[in-house]
Amino acid sequence: MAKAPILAPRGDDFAQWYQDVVAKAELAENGAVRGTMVIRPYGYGLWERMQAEMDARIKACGAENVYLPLFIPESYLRREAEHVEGFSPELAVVTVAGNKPLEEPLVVRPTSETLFGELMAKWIQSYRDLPLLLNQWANVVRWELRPRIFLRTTEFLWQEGHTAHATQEDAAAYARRILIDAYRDFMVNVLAMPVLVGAKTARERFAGAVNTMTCEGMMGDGKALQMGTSHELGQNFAKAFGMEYLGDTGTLQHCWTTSWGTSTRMVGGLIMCHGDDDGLRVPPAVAHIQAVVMVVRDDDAGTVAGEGRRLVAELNAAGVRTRLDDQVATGFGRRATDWELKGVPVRIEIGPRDLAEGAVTLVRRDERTKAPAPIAGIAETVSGLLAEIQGNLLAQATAFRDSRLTDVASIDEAIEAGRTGFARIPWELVGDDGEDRLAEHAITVRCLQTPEGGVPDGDDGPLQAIVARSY
RNA sequence: CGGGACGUGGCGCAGCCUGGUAGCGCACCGCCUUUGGGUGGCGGGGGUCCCCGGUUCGAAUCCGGGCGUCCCGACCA
Repeated sequence: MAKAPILAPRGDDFAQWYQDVVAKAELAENGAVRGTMVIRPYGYGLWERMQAEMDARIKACGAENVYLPLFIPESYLRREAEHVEGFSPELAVVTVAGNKPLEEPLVVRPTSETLFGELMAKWIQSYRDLPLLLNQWANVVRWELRPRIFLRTTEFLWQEGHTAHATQEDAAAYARRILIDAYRDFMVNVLAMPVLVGAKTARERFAGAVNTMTCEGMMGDGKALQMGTSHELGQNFAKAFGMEYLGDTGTLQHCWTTSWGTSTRMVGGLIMCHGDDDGLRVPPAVAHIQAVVMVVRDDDAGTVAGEGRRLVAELNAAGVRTRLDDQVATGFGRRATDWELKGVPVRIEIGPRDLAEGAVTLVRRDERTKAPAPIAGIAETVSGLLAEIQGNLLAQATAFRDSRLTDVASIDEAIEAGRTGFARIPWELVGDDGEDRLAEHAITVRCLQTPEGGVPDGDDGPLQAIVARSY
């Protein structure tokens, strides 16, 4: 009965467990080049669902999609001093092409602020062209010293938004809107991850930004994962790239810009937030397979498999993303285990016994509970169950986060609390020196919040720092 | 880029110390059996032992140098 565990126990070796899940759930594997990854169909399906949900929210915020080139002239990067300084250690640069040395090296984009800057400067003439709200889905390359699949890879997939505005206020409001209405809404309601939002400290800021805001998730080992960032870039890039517009008073002014991104890192976050000893647990809203109809055993007439196919069709027609598993040649236990590893939210088991009762057996992945349900009205039953699972995963993740979020009143206490989770400490007790002390224990300030847990906007009075170890 | 561990069929490992031409489990293929929680049996296919060089009659094994993976730090979505 007690088989050897398929995965390293999550509590014993979280890092090994994570890698086991990625491999056994067939999400991804390493590419031939260090730091690159091959995303397999099941993993890519998760990303596609994330893309669809994020894209809809980005568009709801008014941005349109574009595609810009992979290669950036090296000289573009150099135009913004902090930006080039921040990114130069991570750049991959093409110096030879067509068998000849290039006159000007080409940078493989690590992010596209500079290209957007150059183009927006060309496209913007007057205040009537503003705001200019753009987004692109692309791959980027940052030469990583310590790759971790999904979490930190040399090449990754992401969306990067870039906007230009007439005023500082407008830019600030938009960067905040993306963070809250697109990112946080997506992470909480789709990924079922109760992320904390806030502003980065000066040392954690994006290279070239005047303000970086972030969504921070808590992983199953209590460490933080930065899930998405939104930056106010002030006029830094506008000045570097000559992004100017003629105002309604006839005077030429520099634009105010923002940029914001989320990446395939979120797939890693999903695994580490919801996974358990049996594998992944995918929230129904991101699951590209929400339910699997599993034929336990067929009869000679093929009645059970036939009913299984009918159920799949009925569920798909009702909007439940459903797949059939009629591989009865493979043992029941094996197939059940595999679907659990992949984290499919609901398993609908059907065998001769069920069929005789006019019922199926519903198994919830989140709670591992089984219950019979009548075949009549199955789509409605499953839809309701999916909604319940979605809510339960968020509730569990929230309860876990709260249990590991400790209010403290000193750096020493913060260091102690940071061993197992997040610490919340008044920012005036930390400061730049405090950040140094925390760093000695591999703890960083993940974000600064208002006392109510909101994103600071400049005059909120005393702030709280959320500090933790992080990925 | 520093410190540590490890590279042997697809995956997980043994063999290495004490050189003699590669083995186990899982997976895969065939047949039978089984099917409500990783079925069981019989038969079968598959390996440049990470790479390069050295020592030797002979290297998975000993020596040197690379490369890669994982863990811990510094840097980052």
